[in-house]
Amino acid sequence: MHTTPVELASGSWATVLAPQLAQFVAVARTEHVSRAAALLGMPQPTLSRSIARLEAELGVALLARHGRAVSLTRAGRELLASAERALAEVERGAEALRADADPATGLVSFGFLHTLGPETVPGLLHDFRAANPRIRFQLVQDHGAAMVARLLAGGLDLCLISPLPQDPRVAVRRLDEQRLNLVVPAGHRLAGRRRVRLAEVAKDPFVVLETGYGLRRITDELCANAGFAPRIAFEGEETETLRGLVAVGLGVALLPPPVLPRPNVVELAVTAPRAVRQIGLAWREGQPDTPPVATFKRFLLARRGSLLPGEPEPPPAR
Amino acid sequence: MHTTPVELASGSWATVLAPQLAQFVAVARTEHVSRAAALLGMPQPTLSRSIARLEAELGVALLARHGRAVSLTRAGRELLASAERALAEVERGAEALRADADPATGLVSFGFLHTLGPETVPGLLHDFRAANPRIRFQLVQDHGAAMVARLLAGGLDLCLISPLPQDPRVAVRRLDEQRLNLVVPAGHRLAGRRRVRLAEVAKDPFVVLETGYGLRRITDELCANAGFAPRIAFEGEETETLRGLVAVGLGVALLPPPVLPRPNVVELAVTAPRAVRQIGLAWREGQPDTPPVATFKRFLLARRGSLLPGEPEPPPAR
DNA sequence: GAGCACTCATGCATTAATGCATGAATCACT
DNA sequence: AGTGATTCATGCATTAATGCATGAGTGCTC
Repeated sequence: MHTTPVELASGSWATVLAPQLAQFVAVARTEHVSRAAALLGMPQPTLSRSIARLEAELGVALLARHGRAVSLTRAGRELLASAERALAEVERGAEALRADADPATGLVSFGFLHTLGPETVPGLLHDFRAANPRIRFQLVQDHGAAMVARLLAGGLDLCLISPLPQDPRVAVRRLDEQRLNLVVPAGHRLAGRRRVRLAEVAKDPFVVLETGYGLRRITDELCANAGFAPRIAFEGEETETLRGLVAVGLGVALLPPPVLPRPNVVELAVTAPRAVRQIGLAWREGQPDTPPVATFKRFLLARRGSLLPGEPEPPPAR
Repeated sequence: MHTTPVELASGSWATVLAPQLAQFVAVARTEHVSRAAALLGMPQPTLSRSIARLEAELGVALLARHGRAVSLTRAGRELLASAERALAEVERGAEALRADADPATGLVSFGFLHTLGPETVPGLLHDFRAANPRIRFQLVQDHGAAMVARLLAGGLDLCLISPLPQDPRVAVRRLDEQRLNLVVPAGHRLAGRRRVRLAEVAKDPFVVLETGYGLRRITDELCANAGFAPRIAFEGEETETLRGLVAVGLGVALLPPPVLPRPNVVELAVTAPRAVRQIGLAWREGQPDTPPVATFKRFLLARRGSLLPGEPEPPPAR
């Protein structure tokens, strides 16, 4: 195994995460206390006693003193190898931290729903990068429940989610709302209309996402508001797949606007009940933001109401 | 890469070699400051502030506080992986140290000359193990100069060596002296004698070890004392090889007694000059001994004068 | 071989970290 | 909802580590 030589300059991360190790390695490498002390940017007597303390606590002599020189014991030599590897590992980890937290080039772990993937998020990122070209992103797509889990597990900094989760451990800010269309096949009896009430398809078969998806919950709730329980013909995992099912006449669906107009289906506005889903920005409550995360969060919050492309916000509700 | 879970009990080595790392890992694993403090055997407030200090010095939040609970930041989670590996490495190294320094089962790195390998050292070790059956040995055979180098480099705890090195960095105690025989072929003109003076073979060709070997230096010096410079016929690297060369009539040699009597050669005692080589125990000056090394050193020093098998010590010279 | 240069260790005043008791805040339970 | 139990953080006295000045010992040079 090859270990890269760890820099032991006084500013090094290892000196704060594992000062004893760094001190020992510095002395062991140079076999010279004063020089090691200079390298570490600390007084020689302090280092001398620090090493002596280490030896006393370990109960093993690491350095052999010969007059004004020191050399490594066999024990010290063996420990040096392990200490070098450990230090390299610490340095690697700390460097990754530092890099991820850098305001200009750091990393943002950003999650969002599949339905926001093709258009909304790319647009957002494009605009954001104009001002912050070197911030890196780790993009995660998942459904709502999994997103919340990742947020809580600590793997995700921010996410766009719908509906807004109620978990007290998750902080949410509503950013925008997205119209949901009733999607019917081209030959459907309502295909000529522009606007419909949801109750008009109470008897139609529905194609929906599987239970657990936010959109499924919203669909169920809207139908309940309209006074019926939807008859489920098919359950799927992707909205574009659902549109395909609608296109071949297998049912109707409540879906966010399509990325591109699709043949063989008609998108109808729903007048009653008000068919929208809330898009929120969520993060772990109490999670302190690294600079790049804070920057991106500010950017997103500033786009409240104009998050989604080409869909003017209705007068501020509630 | 698989890292074994590191024990973080208060007695663990990592807590003295890298306390900050151990503390962070304990908190990160449990996501619970009090429990981690209990594990580490330290008061909770101390740990709390220790972690806070770490975060302040790193400039990155590692823990997210939610009321009375804490959880890992993404940064903390990333650091944890590295810290775990580093800690495992430290623990491995420290454990090796501890094992090597254990008085009962520790390791002694012991070097000796090739010529002492077949008989002397095995006998010594046999006797030593009667009292210390579990002390482990790392045996190194080399010639004198290389032995001293290893001693100084720190890879060797003790060694039996001849002649006694003069280096001030090496401590030596004379343990015994070994008679050197003049070895001649069976048909040699002196083969019938029991004792000879070295000068009697002043004109014979010699087979000797290569320059750098202690025995070679001794041979050269003894010949010089006897008033001649040996005519070198062959140089070799092993004494038994030299005996073979003598057996086939290629010269004579000054060698320590053979392991087993060998056909076709005759071993003659040398009366003048006194043909012996000093066998000494040497170690790095100032090198502190681990318990097992100290035990073995005491054992060897106690055998001063009776180190070599079957060769009664002459009246204490010098 | 005496003096000088150099290196590691130690005495002492200062500073920072520790440990105990307690505060602040949250969660669970009645 | 009030109450009690937890849990993390903070105030304060104590202890230990730090840093400076200096001592002790060694190797090199003139």
